Amino acid sequence: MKESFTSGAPPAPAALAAKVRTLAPSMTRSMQRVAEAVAGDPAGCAALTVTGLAELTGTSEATVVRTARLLGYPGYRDLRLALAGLAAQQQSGRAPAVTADIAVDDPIADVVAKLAYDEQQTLADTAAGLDTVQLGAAVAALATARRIDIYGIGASGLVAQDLGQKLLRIGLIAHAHSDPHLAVTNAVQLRSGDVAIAITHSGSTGDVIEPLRVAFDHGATTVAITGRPDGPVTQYADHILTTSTARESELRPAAMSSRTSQLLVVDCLFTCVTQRTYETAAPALAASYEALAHRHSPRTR
Amino acid sequence: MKESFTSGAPPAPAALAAKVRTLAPSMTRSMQRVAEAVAGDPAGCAALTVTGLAELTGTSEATVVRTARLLGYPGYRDLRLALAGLAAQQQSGRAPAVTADIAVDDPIADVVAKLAYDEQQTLADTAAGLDTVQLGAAVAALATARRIDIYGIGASGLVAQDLGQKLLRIGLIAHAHSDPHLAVTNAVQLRSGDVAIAITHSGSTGDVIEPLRVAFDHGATTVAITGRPDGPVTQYADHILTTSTARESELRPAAMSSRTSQLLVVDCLFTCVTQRTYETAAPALAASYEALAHRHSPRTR
DNA sequence: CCACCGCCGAAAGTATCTTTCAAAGGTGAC
DNA sequence: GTCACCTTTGAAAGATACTTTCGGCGGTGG
Repeated sequence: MKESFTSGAPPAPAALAAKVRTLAPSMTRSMQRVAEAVAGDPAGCAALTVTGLAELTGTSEATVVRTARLLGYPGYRDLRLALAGLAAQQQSGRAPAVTADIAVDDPIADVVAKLAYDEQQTLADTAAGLDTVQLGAAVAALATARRIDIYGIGASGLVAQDLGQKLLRIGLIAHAHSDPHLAVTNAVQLRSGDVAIAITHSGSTGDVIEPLRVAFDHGATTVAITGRPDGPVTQYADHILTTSTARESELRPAAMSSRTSQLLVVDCLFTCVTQRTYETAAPALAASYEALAHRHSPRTR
Repeated sequence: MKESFTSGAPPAPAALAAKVRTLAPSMTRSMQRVAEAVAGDPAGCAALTVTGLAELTGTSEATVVRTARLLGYPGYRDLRLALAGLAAQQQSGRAPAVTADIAVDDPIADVVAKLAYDEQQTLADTAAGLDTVQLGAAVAALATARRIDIYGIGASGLVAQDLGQKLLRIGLIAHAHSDPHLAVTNAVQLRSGDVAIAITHSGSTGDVIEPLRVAFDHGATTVAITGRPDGPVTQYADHILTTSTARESELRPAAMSSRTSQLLVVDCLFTCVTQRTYETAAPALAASYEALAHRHSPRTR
């Protein structure tokens, strides 16, 4: 049973290297050269035309085609396609290399891959660690809140702003504060039925804890979004939403991954609140979208 | 005429679906049909010849080739090769996760899972579609810039602030502007050796384009971070960094995924610049870290 | 040394891809 | 409304890449 390699068998997907080894003994010298080149550098060969591969191996087009046939493909065109697939596969298989820390001399492409990978990891961790009960409670409070205050400083301040912008768009009365004094000034206005949200990665940023404490003392419902569920900020929080903490390094400060994590939590809050208040949120969203349409140049293309 | 948005970048390997989404708005109807078919069934299309794909989509060979060109390939042949690679990848990848859209009645846990998945997808698409040549050029300009201006409005404004904060931390003179008037006022101060960065998802936000144009006219190096590499903003951009565009829906506005995408680009810029200027950046980072330590309560528990 | 056999590549032949060009379709101005 | 202009589109010509044919070359056994 040494024939029928090429008979009923469909073209090989990724078992190409193995097939080359199996069939090598039954090949002629020139064909072996071609097969060797193909098995050795699938990606490179996929970029070559028949003529190119013939020249590279010092053979002729006819030989290349014959080799492709022997390997089970209708012609070189199909071998080339399979080669491209193989190349892509072992390309993606090389992915775990990016788990290493970012080094000073990493090439740009590596930095991009590593950062993307790390942030993806952060998202997965955050989603896995998020307490849906706490989230649900916070959402319920927000959906019916008379007024919402959000406190955040530094990098977390931007996250606070983001949440504030989003909530405004669905018709809620929300305001983000980055100025500690103004934050406290506003916090004293809060009372039962209002919601205060503090965002701090460390959980111990005094300038953010203080307004939350004031809001808490005045009877508002308080929420903390923090990476330290045991930090000082949680003393004054009715509901705690935990963000994940990724390993940090010199080229990847903690602020980077904490921001990613915080934003996911914020998006969850926003989306769930939108669900809850869909009747009023949907038209509000549509209206804000409409209002911005005029700010763009007419000719988008 | 005005092709090659992606500059010297080689054809995309797996960023095809993202690229289709990014470029779809700038495509004509027939081309969209082709792009849709390609994105919808890579494996199936890889098996077709130009003529076959043209018939399948009810268009002509010429249109198919044009679409391939627009997607960044020299011709259909190469698109087909990439398609085969993509098919092989997702064959081995097997990622049929929670791809469904977010519904109004989804339970909280589902919302969290879907949001996290979508954002992860956005990150992957962005990383795959990012032109490292353009990124490198932008980084080089930033690393030696005398002064850096960043323009962004609305949701993109927060991203601009984030980048500004980061660059300040490594000792660069950077400032983010959200006020269009102030932005223009600052832009006229720029000259050769300075860098201006505009961040706009739509690529057509007049309030952001205007300061960039002014900076461009004054000889500054200009960078655009946008989801529309063919938008008006790119007229005045020396370097274009493309963010990915995810499918959007009522419960998942475009602003959400564009922000995720933009932030990844910003992180890449920051990290690469830090690498480049490590000698001065490292001590600056350490100093800013040190300065903030006092702002946290001593007892983190 | 000669005859035979199978491998090999040049060149002709064919399929596939690319370019050109003119007509159809749409858009804005008047 | 309709005219002029620009964009989009597909048919067909042209170029390229792939396949087949066929004769020569080298090895092997008599």
